[in-house]
Amino acid sequence: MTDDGVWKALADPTRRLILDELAECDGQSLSGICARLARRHALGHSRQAVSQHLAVLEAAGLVWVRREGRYRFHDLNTAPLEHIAVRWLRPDLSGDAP
Amino acid sequence: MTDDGVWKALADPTRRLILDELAECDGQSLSGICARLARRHALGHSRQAVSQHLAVLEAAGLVWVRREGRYRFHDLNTAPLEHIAVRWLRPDLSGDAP
DNA sequence: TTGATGCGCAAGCAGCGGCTTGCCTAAGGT
DNA sequence: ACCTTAGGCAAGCCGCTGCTTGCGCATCAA
Repeated sequence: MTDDGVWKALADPTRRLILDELAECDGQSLSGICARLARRHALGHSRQAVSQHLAVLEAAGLVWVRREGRYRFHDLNTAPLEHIAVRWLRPDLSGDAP
Repeated sequence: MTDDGVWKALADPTRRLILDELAECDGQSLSGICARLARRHALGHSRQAVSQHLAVLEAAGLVWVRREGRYRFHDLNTAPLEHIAVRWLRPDLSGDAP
């Protein structure tokens, strides 16, 4: 929604790693992401930590969630990423100034 | 030089506002930025707060500093912004393919 | 010189953010 | 029925961070 949530979500390196994993293999479950982070990045975070990270990413609109049975699959949404960095790349952009 | 500093610098809304001001009017001094933030965005931050924000932006490579006399002019550098968000925009061709 | 301006340094405080722990429910397999 | 797996909720701890305050130094004008 607002850019603030996107920037905050991207501020954490663990969340950026989660986006990396989803970019490489989309539609993973929570425990699947936990396993990948532990195996490929030596991340000793608990399941709750990853779940909270995913909640932040979801609130920012960077991750979409769909439930199937007892699973919770996460899909990457790169739409918010395409307009946030362009904010300063142009000379003058609409935003706050009337 | 690592992306981590750039993401951390961009996580704060005040620092993003500073980048906005520099994008609109480059090469401002510290007190000039303070005045603009106070007048245009109703930011009651002290000079030290803005100075520390500028230090973070400088450490991230987003702002270049040049001293002239007792002034300290700040120039925006958008180079780090052009490659950080593209990290997840490419579907699959990242990897190690030559 | 004196005074004012522009800025740096360092300690200190309050709030937030990331992570854990513990207990809980739901779904699926045997 | 039982047990395991997948995930949710809430409280709590601790480190980081943003901001302030106070003092000190350098530069420019009178």
